Amino acid sequence: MGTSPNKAARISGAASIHRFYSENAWIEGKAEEQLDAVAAMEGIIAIAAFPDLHPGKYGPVGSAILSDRIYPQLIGNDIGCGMSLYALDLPARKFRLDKAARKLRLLEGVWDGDAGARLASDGLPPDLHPNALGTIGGGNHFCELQVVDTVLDDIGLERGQLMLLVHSGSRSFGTEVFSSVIDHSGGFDPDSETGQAYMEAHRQAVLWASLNRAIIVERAARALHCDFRPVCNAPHNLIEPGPRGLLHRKGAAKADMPIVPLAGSRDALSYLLKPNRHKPEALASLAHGAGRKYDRRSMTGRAGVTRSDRENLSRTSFGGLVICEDRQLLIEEAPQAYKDPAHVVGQLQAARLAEPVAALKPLLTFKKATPEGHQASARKKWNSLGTRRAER
DNA sequence: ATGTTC
Repeated sequence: MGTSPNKAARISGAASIHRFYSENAWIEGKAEEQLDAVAAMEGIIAIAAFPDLHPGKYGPVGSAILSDRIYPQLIGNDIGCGMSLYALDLPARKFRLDKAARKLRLLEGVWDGDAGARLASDGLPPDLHPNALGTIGGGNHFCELQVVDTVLDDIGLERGQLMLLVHSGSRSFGTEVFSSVIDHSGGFDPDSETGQAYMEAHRQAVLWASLNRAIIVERAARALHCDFRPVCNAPHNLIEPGPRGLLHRKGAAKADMPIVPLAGSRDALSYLLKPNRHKPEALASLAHGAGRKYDRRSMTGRAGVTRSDRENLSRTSFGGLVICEDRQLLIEEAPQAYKDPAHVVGQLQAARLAEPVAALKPLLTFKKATPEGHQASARKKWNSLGTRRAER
């Protein structure tokens, strides 16, 4: 790994923090405190903070942290989590929202493919959490059907093109890796046995998470009877060893690629960004989404209080649908819990970090399905059939 | 975040 080129900053106490947001950004004081706390940790060289910044369990989400020590807690359990975007070979006029919603429900179950073979072909042990492979998970994870709404630059996409954005990670495997590191509070020397063991498990988790997203799109495309092509794959929760040190991205998208997705909330546009490569202080990273405005707990009472509120959370102002048949999750992930992604993009533009090249409108967000939900939708369908019969 | 949590 070598020593840091900025040892003076390290010895003098706190690493430099570059904030890529203005006073107009919604940034909680607790997130700022977490930035300062991380800057004071041993071996931290530099920090970049993005406008989707919000407090996390161990550190600020929405930041890139360059360090000469390994800090597993800055990454947490979902090692390798990220966003993969695909263009679907599905004509928009052939697309039926209600039918697609029914078909995508199969993502809830386990994948029936040959997990062992796919793991092996990616150089991973075939018995590495095979049953979790190809599943979305919970929390802020989702699989969203989108339509290209605006094109600002030629990136091979046209208005009306259907897309699939997959946000998922390393599921139970990443959790196992993180929970197996004991006493990580002081970080690890990259040359130590513990540090090297963690980095090897971490490397596998990053590959696992990327494969997981690839299998999720395969499952979705098969259900929708269409082909697909990858547009970008941007992890935002990982450590990347490099010439300047160990770059920890905690909810900051890897941005040294042509196009980086910035996810909106269920009821807001997502954006495709073209990163500005001439900003080394951004640590080759960008905001990864809108960023939370309110934490999960405080969403109770703030959204989905009445039954009709909750029903409204399953529909979007764009005429889209949200499949989230877990009441608590529906409330925690309500659009109101998130900042405005357009504002986050505006902050990145103002900081000259990136330019938007396309905006994507959500059509169908799949998060969680239950057998009860299936019965409910079947009942609804039956009822509507009855209504139609009655009308005749 | 997590086949969680009794």
